[in-house]
Amino acid sequence: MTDGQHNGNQQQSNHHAAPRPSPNNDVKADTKGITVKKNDDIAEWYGQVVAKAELADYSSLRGFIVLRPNGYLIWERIQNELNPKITKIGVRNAYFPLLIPESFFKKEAEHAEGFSPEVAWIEKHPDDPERYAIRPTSETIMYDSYSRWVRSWRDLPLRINQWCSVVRWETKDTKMFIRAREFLWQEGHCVYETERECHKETMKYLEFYRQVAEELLAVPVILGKKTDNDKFAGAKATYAIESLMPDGKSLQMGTSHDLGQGFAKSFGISFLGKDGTTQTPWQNSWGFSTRLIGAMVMTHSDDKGLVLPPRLAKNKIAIVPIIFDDTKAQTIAKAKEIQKLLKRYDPVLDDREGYSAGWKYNDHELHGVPLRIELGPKDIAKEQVVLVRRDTGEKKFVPNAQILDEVRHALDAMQANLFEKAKAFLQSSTTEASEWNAFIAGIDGKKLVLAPHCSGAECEAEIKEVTKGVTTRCIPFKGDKPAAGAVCIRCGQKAKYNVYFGRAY
RNA sequence: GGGGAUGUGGUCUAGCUUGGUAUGAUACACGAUUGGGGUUCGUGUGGUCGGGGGUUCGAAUCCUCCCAUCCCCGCCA
Repeated sequence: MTDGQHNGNQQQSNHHAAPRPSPNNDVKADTKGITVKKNDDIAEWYGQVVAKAELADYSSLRGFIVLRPNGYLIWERIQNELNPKITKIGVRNAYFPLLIPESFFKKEAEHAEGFSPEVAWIEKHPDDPERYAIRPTSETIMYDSYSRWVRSWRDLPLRINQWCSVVRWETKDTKMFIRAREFLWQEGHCVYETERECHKETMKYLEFYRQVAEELLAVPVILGKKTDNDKFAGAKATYAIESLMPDGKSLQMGTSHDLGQGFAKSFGISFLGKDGTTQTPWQNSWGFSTRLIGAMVMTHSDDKGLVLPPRLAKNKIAIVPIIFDDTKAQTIAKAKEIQKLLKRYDPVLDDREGYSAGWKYNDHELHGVPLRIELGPKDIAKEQVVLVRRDTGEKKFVPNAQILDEVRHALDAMQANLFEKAKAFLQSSTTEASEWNAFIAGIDGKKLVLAPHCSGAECEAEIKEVTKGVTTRCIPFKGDKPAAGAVCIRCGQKAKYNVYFGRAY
């Protein structure tokens, strides 16, 4: 922040300059509000929402972002949602080294190849035997330890998760929360005695992800399996939750990998079974990142700024007293009383001086506070407050006696409404196609298109090439079977499964 | 990696063609005013014009080298 002279201001200016339409657009260029509409320029809009809600900021370090307290708080709430779910089934949190010796990478060939373009290496110190990488993911460093920890069937299942950050250097196009060179995530890594148990839990973690996305973030997702092209480097199969952003691009929000026995073999993890024989265990790994926050912001927010699902908001209510000189003391006193009444919702009492009420409304809207309570002399006289919902803007006059009930109801309704609205969008933006023209029409209509595919990797790559970026997103769990006689939309060969296609972040 | 552009207070920006040490807005600080949807006014803080070199009496402006960043293509969860 202090050294913003060079890098900092350029990051910012470029951010604003990117979609610059004309030199003198007469928008209120640097007032605090959002100066573009979500529908007009979603990239610029998104950046402003994130920046002005003070969730995150660009740093002077290229490709790296800063999670500000407001944004980090959301991450903590996500942690608090997932941790109880996973600990309940036996996962324990731990922490492994940031650096990974080069030799570890090479142990699993596919894994090494898949990650090599984006690994950041530490310059080799003369005293060190080899170079070290900053982890892009921790399979290798963790499984090296696992190989020493797992001896007997009694040591299984081994379930460990870590909350940390990873670095992937390939990403040049930084978008706050969505893509950066370093991001916070969790990665769970489990080892099992049987393939069946391993697969079952792989799916269990994916289900946890769905719950976090839908129940906490109010972002509806599609569950599916990645195609072989797209699966995690070194995995047997990758399962994912995918959401659809308002601009029609899909976003991978979490993955759970069934690793099979590949890593176990590469890292020498084995155990003595009940029968006394040496056996190779089965593994999975699963992760989601702060990208979840980006998906949430993009899904719900509007032209006035951030919209937070109530469950995610710390301060669920902003109380704005309408102050006049002659009634000031009385109004503030009443506002404090209401603040106390609602303290379980952690309301903020906005008694800042020098700002008009309207200014404060905008400020809280920008920051995504779910509910606003306006309280002025007129309300006090009528023994009521004005309750305003952030998502709908609906104003309601609520008698004092009903405040608690109405607030509770409004918060629940808002959480549900955000999810339903997003779900309706997802459904209306999803379509099916059985042949190429319909497929292209769907894609051009910014939809997620479910279409039969041959499963060929070259064919898949060709589609990406021809359409300039349309990729397979996932094979859905429901509706993955093509109709009898269905053929691949691209090559015309017999279709193996139905797969979602779309553009992606 | 290939191509195109840009760099002026914290942020955005005028000035560059035709050289004379910088414009406006916003933000920030203080004071007043105002207060039911971004109140108004005043005062003030803040700039080695990305960096080095050159031309010139004089460079934000002209020349040159360097640096940084962004956009398009490529690559990428």
